[in-house]
Amino acid sequence: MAAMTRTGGSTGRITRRRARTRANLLAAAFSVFAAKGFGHVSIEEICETAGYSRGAFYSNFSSLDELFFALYEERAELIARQVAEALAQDGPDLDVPAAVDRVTAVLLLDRDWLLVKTDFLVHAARDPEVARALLEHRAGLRGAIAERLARAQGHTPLPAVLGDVDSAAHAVVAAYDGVTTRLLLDRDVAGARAWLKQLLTALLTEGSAEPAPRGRE
Amino acid sequence: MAAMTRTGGSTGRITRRRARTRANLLAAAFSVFAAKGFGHVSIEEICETAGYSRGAFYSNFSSLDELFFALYEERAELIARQVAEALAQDGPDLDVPAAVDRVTAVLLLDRDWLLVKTDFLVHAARDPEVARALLEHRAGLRGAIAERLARAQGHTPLPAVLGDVDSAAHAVVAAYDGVTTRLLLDRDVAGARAWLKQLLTALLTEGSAEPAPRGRE
DNA sequence: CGTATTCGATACACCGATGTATCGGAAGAG
DNA sequence: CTCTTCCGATACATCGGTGTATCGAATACG
Repeated sequence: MAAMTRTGGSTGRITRRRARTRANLLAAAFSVFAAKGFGHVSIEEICETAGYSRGAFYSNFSSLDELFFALYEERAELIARQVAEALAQDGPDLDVPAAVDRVTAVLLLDRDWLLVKTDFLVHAARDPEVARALLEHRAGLRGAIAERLARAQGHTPLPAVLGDVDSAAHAVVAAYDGVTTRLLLDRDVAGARAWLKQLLTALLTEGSAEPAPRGRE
Repeated sequence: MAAMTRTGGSTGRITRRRARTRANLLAAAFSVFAAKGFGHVSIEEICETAGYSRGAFYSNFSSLDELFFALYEERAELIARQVAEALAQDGPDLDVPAAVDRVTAVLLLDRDWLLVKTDFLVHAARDPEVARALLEHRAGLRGAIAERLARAQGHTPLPAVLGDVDSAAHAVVAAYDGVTTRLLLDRDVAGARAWLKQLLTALLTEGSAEPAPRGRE
């Protein structure tokens, strides 16, 4: 039974083309998932897109779920790094509008990722195991945000309406999620970025008087 | 070809047991979709759950998509009615906290609905036709909220941070979406309600100083 | 109460996808 | 260069779901 599934292979020659095919499979999976949605995708389809045979797939993954999970982790970590970078960019004192700009640009870079991410959410919502992993990722992101907010507390005080930094970070994530939903429907990336930016600055700065952009949903 | 699919039947005896079986199929579909997610559900499974044979299904619907759409519309309209009711409940002057309470209770009544709704979102995100329908529903909800807010403008002025009532309504929906995401993951309905309530009152009342509840995500 | 008509159960043919077993050829080690 | 080891392509058996055609039974109607 374990003749072929060396999926979690511990020893053995570390290989080289293996890494390439694995990466190719993941890349193909990303585009296919984005296009059709997890749950409407067959293993065969992914292999076909990647230019491999099903043998390759089963040699690298043991199930579609496993591949999906691996795919999510890969991309989520990438995003997390980028966000961290965007947050670290200016000095110890936080320039809220600029930071919001940068983070917003990263988070709403590409609709395909939001599609896959939402598929993953729906998946996690029904599997506590997966949900835990996703919650951890989110906690990480939130932590980075909270830390950044805390570090800037002296300079740019948070509005009182939200309570402590932690709650503020929660609110930021909620805003992100909310805007994601809207973007998935109206496909207006630029508008979504503007709107998220507006929401975040409204949340994070006291009495910002900028008018909200008109929604076109 | 059209021998059996009288799905959109225009004439003919309007039937009676037909209505029952249709309703039963929809109810069964709801629970199955909630449990497994659209995309991991077969027609056969729904029929089995409902206690019918596939013949019954094809007599009432022409595809799984069609059933899913019908199901969504049914429930979404139900929720819309309940929200409208919750908004109309107090007099011409809006008691924000009370209204928020009532609306929150309706919107986060039941996790299963959120699951199905999110599945539908994911579905709509890939099908412009479906997306249009969903956007219309959302616009309806938002309209009701905006109207209610406008009607209370004199009494309870909105905080300036958000701009006009329309943007405020957008923000309310975004908050709802954000909290939905979180609830799907942590399964804490009570906590989600409290958090949404907090978020909404923070958004809608000037300088509300209530401390935010601690998140447990 | 018959009876015309509609509903839904059963049976059938048909993919499409799955997972495994086998094997030829690539790639790294010496 | 050789040879061992690993990777991935091919072939196979199988299964579950789909959609249609047919027919008995339930139901509305006169």
